[in-house]
Amino acid sequence: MVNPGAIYVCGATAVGKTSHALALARELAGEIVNGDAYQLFRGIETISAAPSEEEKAAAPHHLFGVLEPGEDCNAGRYAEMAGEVISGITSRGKTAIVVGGSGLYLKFLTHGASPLPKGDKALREEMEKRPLEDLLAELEKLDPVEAAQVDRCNPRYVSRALEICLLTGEKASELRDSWEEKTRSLEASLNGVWLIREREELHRRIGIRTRQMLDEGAIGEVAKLDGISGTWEKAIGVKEIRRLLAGEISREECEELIVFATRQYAKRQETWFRREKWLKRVEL
RNA sequence: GGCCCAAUAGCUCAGUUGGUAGAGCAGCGGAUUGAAAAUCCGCGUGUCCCUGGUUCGAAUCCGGGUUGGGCCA
Repeated sequence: MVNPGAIYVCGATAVGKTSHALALARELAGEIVNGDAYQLFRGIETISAAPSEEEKAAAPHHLFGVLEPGEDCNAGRYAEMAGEVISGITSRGKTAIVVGGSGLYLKFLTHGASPLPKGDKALREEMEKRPLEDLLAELEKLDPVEAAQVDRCNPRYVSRALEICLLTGEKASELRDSWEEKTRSLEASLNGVWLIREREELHRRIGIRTRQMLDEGAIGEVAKLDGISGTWEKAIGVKEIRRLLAGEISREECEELIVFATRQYAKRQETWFRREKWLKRVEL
Protein backbone atom coordinates (compact mmCIF):
# COMPACT_ATOMS: atom_id res chain seq x y z
CA MET A 1 0.00 0.00 0.00
CA VAL A 2 2.72 2.43 0.85
CA ASN A 3 4.70 3.88 -2.01
CA PRO A 4 8.21 4.29 -0.69
CA GLY A 5 9.59 5.51 -4.00
CA ALA A 6 7.36 8.54 -4.10
CA ILE A 7 8.08 11.99 -2.75
CA TYR A 8 5.11 13.88 -1.37
CA VAL A 9 4.74 17.63 -1.67
CA CYS A 10 1.92 18.81 0.59
CA GLY A 11 0.66 22.13 1.88
CA ALA A 12 -2.21 24.55 2.02
CA THR A 13 -3.87 25.87 -1.08
CA ALA A 14 -1.96 28.70 -2.79
CA VAL A 15 1.19 28.01 -0.80
CA GLY A 16 3.14 27.30 -3.97
CA LYS A 17 3.10 23.51 -4.27
CA THR A 18 3.02 23.44 -8.06
CA SER A 19 6.17 25.46 -8.63
CA HIS A 20 7.98 23.70 -5.81
CA ALA A 21 7.12 20.32 -7.31
CA LEU A 22 8.19 21.42 -10.77
CA ALA A 23 11.58 22.48 -9.47
CA LEU A 24 11.89 19.14 -7.77
CA ALA A 25 10.86 17.32 -10.94
CA ARG A 26 13.53 19.09 -12.93
CA GLU A 27 16.15 18.31 -10.34
CA LEU A 28 15.33 14.62 -10.07
CA ALA A 29 14.01 14.06 -13.58
CA GLY A 30 10.81 13.10 -11.78
CA GLU A 31 7.18 12.88 -12.81
CA ILE A 32 4.34 14.77 -11.19
CA VAL A 33 1.32 12.91 -9.80
CA ASN A 34 -1.77 14.86 -8.81
CA GLY A 35 -2.64 14.68 -5.13
CA ASP A 36 -5.54 17.03 -5.30
CA ALA A 37 -9.14 15.87 -5.16
CA TYR A 38 -10.52 18.50 -7.51
CA GLN A 39 -7.75 18.74 -10.06
CA LEU A 40 -8.72 15.20 -11.03
CA PHE A 41 -11.71 16.61 -12.89
CA ARG A 42 -11.80 17.83 -16.43
CA GLY A 43 -13.45 21.19 -17.00
CA ILE A 44 -12.64 22.89 -13.70
CA GLU A 45 -8.95 23.57 -14.30
CA THR A 46 -9.21 27.23 -13.43
CA ILE A 47 -11.39 26.95 -10.38
CA SER A 48 -9.29 24.09 -8.99
CA ALA A 49 -6.02 25.93 -9.70
CA ALA A 50 -4.66 23.06 -11.76
CA PRO A 51 -1.24 23.48 -13.37
CA SER A 52 -1.23 25.38 -16.65
CA GLU A 53 -0.32 23.84 -20.00
CA GLU A 54 3.13 25.39 -19.82
CA GLU A 55 3.70 23.94 -16.38
CA LYS A 56 2.50 20.54 -17.51
CA ALA A 57 4.87 20.66 -20.46
CA ALA A 58 7.84 21.09 -18.15
CA ALA A 59 7.57 17.55 -16.78
CA PRO A 60 5.34 14.50 -17.22
CA HIS A 61 2.07 15.03 -15.33
CA HIS A 62 -0.37 12.35 -14.24
CA LEU A 63 -3.98 12.27 -13.00
CA PHE A 64 -4.90 15.82 -13.95
CA GLY A 65 -8.29 16.16 -15.61
CA VAL A 66 -8.84 12.43 -15.81
CA LEU A 67 -12.38 12.33 -14.43
CA GLU A 68 -15.55 13.59 -16.06
CA PRO A 69 -17.35 16.29 -14.10
CA GLY A 70 -20.35 14.01 -13.69
CA GLU A 71 -18.31 11.38 -11.90
CA ASP A 72 -18.03 10.88 -8.17
CA CYS A 73 -14.74 10.22 -6.54
CA ASN A 74 -13.53 9.28 -3.08
CA ALA A 75 -10.29 8.72 -1.26
CA GLY A 76 -10.21 5.00 -1.93
CA ARG A 77 -10.70 5.35 -5.64
CA TYR A 78 -8.07 8.05 -5.80
CA ALA A 79 -5.52 5.97 -3.92
CA GLU A 80 -6.03 3.09 -6.32
CA MET A 81 -5.52 5.26 -9.36
CA ALA A 82 -2.52 7.02 -7.89
CA GLY A 83 -0.98 3.77 -6.68
CA GLU A 84 -1.04 2.38 -10.21
CA VAL A 85 0.45 5.50 -11.70
CA ILE A 86 3.22 5.57 -9.13
CA SER A 87 4.09 1.91 -9.76
CA GLY A 88 4.32 2.71 -13.45
CA ILE A 89 6.65 5.61 -12.85
CA THR A 90 8.79 3.63 -10.44
CA SER A 91 9.05 0.70 -12.81
CA ARG A 92 10.44 3.04 -15.43
CA GLY A 93 13.12 4.04 -12.98
CA LYS A 94 11.73 7.52 -12.42
CA THR A 95 10.77 9.32 -9.23
CA ALA A 96 7.10 10.01 -8.60
CA ILE A 97 6.42 13.40 -7.05
CA VAL A 98 2.94 13.44 -5.57
CA VAL A 99 1.77 17.01 -5.14
CA GLY A 100 -1.46 18.05 -3.57
CA GLY A 101 -3.40 19.34 -0.62
CA SER A 102 -6.17 16.82 -0.16
CA GLY A 103 -5.19 15.38 3.18
CA LEU A 104 -7.54 12.44 3.25
CA TYR A 105 -6.79 11.37 -0.31
CA LEU A 106 -3.07 11.48 0.35
CA LYS A 107 -3.51 9.61 3.60
CA PHE A 108 -5.18 6.76 1.79
CA LEU A 109 -2.28 6.68 -0.59
CA THR A 110 0.41 6.77 2.05
CA HIS A 111 -1.22 4.68 4.75
CA GLY A 112 -3.56 2.48 2.77
CA ALA A 113 -7.28 2.02 3.06
CA SER A 114 -8.81 0.54 6.17
CA PRO A 115 -10.89 -2.62 5.76
CA LEU A 116 -14.01 -0.50 5.93
CA PRO A 117 -16.54 -0.67 3.12
CA LYS A 118 -16.83 2.23 0.75
CA GLY A 119 -19.78 4.56 0.91
CA ASP A 120 -23.16 3.39 -0.29
CA LYS A 121 -25.04 6.11 -2.12
CA ALA A 122 -28.54 4.70 -1.66
CA LEU A 123 -27.99 4.06 2.03
CA ARG A 124 -26.63 7.56 2.51
CA GLU A 125 -29.60 9.14 0.83
CA GLU A 126 -31.85 7.18 3.08
CA MET A 127 -29.93 8.13 6.21
CA GLU A 128 -29.92 11.77 5.21
CA LYS A 129 -33.67 11.84 5.64
CA ARG A 130 -33.51 10.56 9.20
CA PRO A 131 -32.92 12.84 12.16
CA LEU A 132 -29.52 12.68 13.81
CA GLU A 133 -30.87 11.36 17.13
CA ASP A 134 -32.41 8.50 15.25
CA LEU A 135 -29.10 7.54 13.63
CA LEU A 136 -27.34 7.86 16.96
CA ALA A 137 -29.87 5.61 18.65
CA GLU A 138 -29.36 2.90 16.07
CA LEU A 139 -25.58 3.19 16.24
CA GLU A 140 -25.84 2.97 19.99
CA LYS A 141 -27.48 -0.43 19.61
CA LEU A 142 -25.13 -1.82 16.97
CA ASP A 143 -21.85 -0.43 18.27
CA PRO A 144 -21.90 1.40 21.61
CA VAL A 145 -18.14 1.92 21.55
CA GLU A 146 -18.28 3.73 18.24
CA ALA A 147 -21.33 5.68 19.37
CA ALA A 148 -19.29 7.01 22.27
CA GLN A 149 -16.26 7.81 20.11
CA VAL A 150 -17.77 9.52 17.09
CA ASP A 151 -18.37 13.21 16.84
CA ARG A 152 -22.03 12.99 17.74
CA CYS A 153 -22.68 16.47 16.40
CA ASN A 154 -21.46 15.66 12.91
CA PRO A 155 -24.14 13.92 10.85
CA ARG A 156 -21.55 12.84 8.27
CA TYR A 157 -19.49 10.92 10.78
CA VAL A 158 -22.45 9.46 12.60
CA SER A 159 -24.03 8.18 9.41
CA ARG A 160 -20.69 6.88 8.18
CA ALA A 161 -20.25 4.89 11.38
CA LEU A 162 -23.74 3.50 11.08
CA GLU A 163 -23.18 2.76 7.42
CA ILE A 164 -20.15 0.62 8.26
CA CYS A 165 -22.11 -1.38 10.80
CA LEU A 166 -25.04 -1.92 8.48
CA LEU A 167 -22.91 -2.84 5.48
CA THR A 168 -20.58 -5.25 7.25
CA GLY A 169 -22.68 -6.55 10.11
CA GLU A 170 -19.61 -5.86 12.22
CA LYS A 171 -18.62 -3.13 14.62
CA ALA A 172 -17.10 -0.03 13.07
CA SER A 173 -15.02 0.58 16.17
CA GLU A 174 -13.26 -2.78 15.86
CA LEU A 175 -12.61 -2.45 12.14
CA ARG A 176 -11.05 0.95 12.67
CA ASP A 177 -8.79 -0.30 15.44
CA SER A 178 -7.31 -3.06 13.32
CA TRP A 179 -6.39 -0.60 10.61
CA GLU A 180 -4.73 1.87 12.94
CA GLU A 181 -2.66 -0.90 14.44
CA LYS A 182 -1.36 -1.97 11.05
CA THR A 183 -0.48 1.47 9.74
CA ARG A 184 1.40 2.72 12.75
CA SER A 185 4.79 1.49 11.53
CA LEU A 186 4.50 2.65 7.92
CA GLU A 187 5.58 6.23 8.38
CA ALA A 188 9.30 5.54 8.72
CA SER A 189 9.49 4.74 5.03
CA LEU A 190 7.59 7.81 3.84
CA ASN A 191 9.28 10.79 2.29
CA GLY A 192 7.57 14.14 1.96
CA VAL A 193 7.50 17.82 2.69
CA TRP A 194 4.91 20.17 4.14
CA LEU A 195 5.28 23.60 2.58
CA ILE A 196 4.55 26.42 4.98
CA ARG A 197 4.09 30.15 4.66
CA GLU A 198 3.17 32.78 7.21
CA ARG A 199 -0.56 33.26 7.48
CA GLU A 200 -0.48 36.85 6.28
CA GLU A 201 1.51 35.94 3.18
CA LEU A 202 -0.72 32.96 2.45
CA HIS A 203 -3.81 35.16 2.68
CA ARG A 204 -2.23 37.63 0.31
CA ARG A 205 -1.57 34.88 -2.20
CA ILE A 206 -5.09 33.54 -1.87
CA GLY A 207 -6.45 37.00 -2.61
CA ILE A 208 -4.36 37.35 -5.74
CA ARG A 209 -5.17 33.89 -6.98
CA THR A 210 -8.90 34.25 -6.42
CA ARG A 211 -8.99 37.44 -8.46
CA GLN A 212 -7.06 35.77 -11.26
CA MET A 213 -9.38 32.77 -11.26
CA LEU A 214 -12.43 34.93 -11.68
CA ASP A 215 -10.72 36.97 -14.37
CA GLU A 216 -9.46 33.94 -16.22
CA GLY A 217 -12.40 31.70 -16.78
CA ALA A 218 -13.70 30.32 -13.49
CA ILE A 219 -17.12 31.84 -14.09
CA GLY A 220 -17.29 30.30 -17.55
CA GLU A 221 -16.32 26.91 -16.19
CA VAL A 222 -19.17 26.88 -13.72
CA ALA A 223 -21.65 28.19 -16.29
CA LYS A 224 -20.62 25.53 -18.77
CA LEU A 225 -21.11 22.68 -16.30
CA ASP A 226 -24.58 23.85 -15.34
CA GLY A 227 -26.84 20.89 -14.73
CA ILE A 228 -24.04 18.36 -14.26
CA SER A 229 -23.91 17.20 -10.69
CA GLY A 230 -21.12 15.34 -8.98
CA THR A 231 -18.18 15.71 -6.64
CA TRP A 232 -16.86 18.68 -8.61
CA GLU A 233 -19.74 20.89 -7.40
CA LYS A 234 -18.31 20.98 -3.90
CA ALA A 235 -15.17 22.75 -5.05
CA ILE A 236 -14.70 26.10 -3.39
CA GLY A 237 -16.08 28.80 -5.61
CA VAL A 238 -18.81 26.82 -7.30
CA LYS A 239 -21.67 27.83 -5.07
CA GLU A 240 -20.39 31.40 -4.91
CA ILE A 241 -20.14 31.66 -8.70
CA ARG A 242 -23.58 30.15 -9.06
CA ARG A 243 -24.95 32.92 -6.86
CA LEU A 244 -23.14 35.44 -9.03
CA LEU A 245 -24.61 33.90 -12.17
CA ALA A 246 -28.05 34.00 -10.59
CA GLY A 247 -27.59 37.70 -9.90
CA GLU A 248 -27.85 37.28 -6.14
CA ILE A 249 -24.43 38.79 -5.42
CA SER A 250 -22.02 41.13 -7.13
CA ARG A 251 -18.70 40.17 -8.62
CA GLU A 252 -16.97 41.82 -5.63
CA GLU A 253 -19.06 39.92 -3.11
CA CYS A 254 -18.45 36.70 -4.99
CA GLU A 255 -14.71 37.25 -4.89
CA GLU A 256 -14.81 38.07 -1.21
CA LEU A 257 -16.82 34.97 -0.33
CA ILE A 258 -14.44 32.74 -2.27
CA VAL A 259 -11.49 34.30 -0.49
CA PHE A 260 -13.09 33.62 2.90
CA ALA A 261 -13.85 30.02 2.04
CA THR A 262 -10.38 29.46 0.65
CA ARG A 263 -8.68 30.87 3.75
CA GLN A 264 -10.76 28.62 5.94
CA TYR A 265 -9.87 25.65 3.80
CA ALA A 266 -6.19 26.53 4.01
CA LYS A 267 -6.47 26.57 7.81
CA ARG A 268 -8.07 23.12 7.80
CA GLN A 269 -5.28 21.84 5.59
CA GLU A 270 -2.65 23.19 7.96
CA THR A 271 -4.38 21.51 10.86
CA TRP A 272 -4.36 18.25 8.92
CA PHE A 273 -0.73 18.35 7.80
CA ARG A 274 0.50 19.42 11.20
CA ARG A 275 -0.58 16.03 12.46
CA GLU A 276 1.33 14.20 9.74
CA LYS A 277 4.55 13.97 11.67
CA TRP A 278 6.42 12.19 8.89
CA LEU A 279 6.30 15.31 6.68
CA LYS A 280 9.37 17.51 6.81
CA ARG A 281 8.44 21.13 7.33
CA VAL A 282 9.73 23.54 4.72
CA GLU A 283 9.25 27.28 5.27
CA LEU A 284 8.85 29.24 2.06
C1' G B 1 -27.30 78.46 8.33
C1' G B 2 -32.03 75.62 10.36
C1' C B 3 -34.34 70.91 11.33
C1' C B 4 -34.23 65.54 11.54
C1' C B 5 -31.69 60.79 11.93
C1' A B 6 -27.57 57.82 13.08
C1' A B 7 -22.96 56.68 16.10
C1' U B 8 -22.36 49.61 20.23
C1' A B 9 -16.84 43.81 18.45
C1' G B 10 -12.56 44.01 12.38
C1' C B 11 -17.69 44.46 9.31
C1' U B 12 -23.33 44.52 9.34
C1' C B 13 -26.37 45.28 13.18
C1' A B 14 -29.64 43.62 18.08
C1' G B 15 -30.15 45.63 22.83
C1' U B 16 -37.09 44.80 25.83
C1' U B 17 -40.07 49.50 30.97
C1' G B 18 -32.49 52.66 33.17
C1' G B 19 -29.44 47.27 36.58
C1' U B 20 -22.04 48.30 33.07
C1' A B 21 -23.85 44.18 26.32
C1' G B 22 -24.86 39.86 22.18
C1' A B 23 -26.07 37.80 17.17
C1' G B 24 -24.49 36.90 12.07
C1' C B 25 -20.17 37.36 9.13
C1' A B 26 -14.86 37.78 9.47
C1' G B 27 -10.78 36.11 12.50
C1' C B 28 -8.37 32.37 15.72
C1' G B 29 -7.91 27.17 17.53
C1' G B 30 -9.29 21.99 16.87
C1' A B 31 -11.39 17.18 14.99
C1' U B 32 -11.35 14.30 10.65
C1' U B 33 -9.80 6.54 6.81
C1' G B 34 -13.89 5.82 1.83
C1' A B 35 -18.93 12.78 0.50
C1' A B 36 -12.77 15.62 2.50
C1' A B 37 -11.99 22.12 -1.59
C1' A B 38 -16.69 17.95 2.35
C1' U B 39 -18.62 17.85 7.32
C1' C B 40 -18.36 19.20 12.35
C1' C B 41 -16.75 21.38 17.25
C1' G B 42 -14.65 25.34 20.49
C1' C B 43 -13.16 30.67 21.33
C1' G B 44 -16.46 37.39 22.27
C1' U B 45 -13.51 43.13 27.60
C1' G B 46 -15.58 46.05 23.36
C1' U B 47 -13.10 53.99 25.74
C1' C B 48 -21.46 51.09 23.88
C1' C B 49 -18.41 58.65 19.67
C1' C B 50 -16.85 62.63 23.47
C1' U B 51 -18.47 65.60 27.49
C1' G B 52 -21.51 67.53 31.42
C1' G B 53 -26.08 66.37 34.11
C1' U B 54 -30.43 63.48 36.36
C1' U B 55 -30.21 58.80 39.21
C1' C B 56 -28.28 54.31 44.32
C1' G B 57 -27.24 52.88 39.17
C1' A B 58 -26.96 55.37 32.13
C1' A B 59 -25.45 51.90 25.93
C1' U B 60 -30.52 53.30 27.47
C1' C B 61 -33.12 59.70 29.96
C1' C B 62 -31.68 65.29 29.41
C1' G B 63 -28.02 69.38 27.73
C1' G B 64 -23.68 70.56 24.85
C1' G B 65 -20.08 69.02 21.32
C1' U B 66 -17.73 65.83 17.26
C1' U B 67 -18.33 62.90 12.89
C1' G B 68 -21.42 60.81 9.04
C1' G B 69 -26.18 60.85 6.34
C1' G B 70 -30.89 63.11 4.96
C1' C B 71 -34.38 67.19 4.40
C1' C B 72 -35.27 72.57 4.19
C1' A B 73 -33.07 77.07 3.02
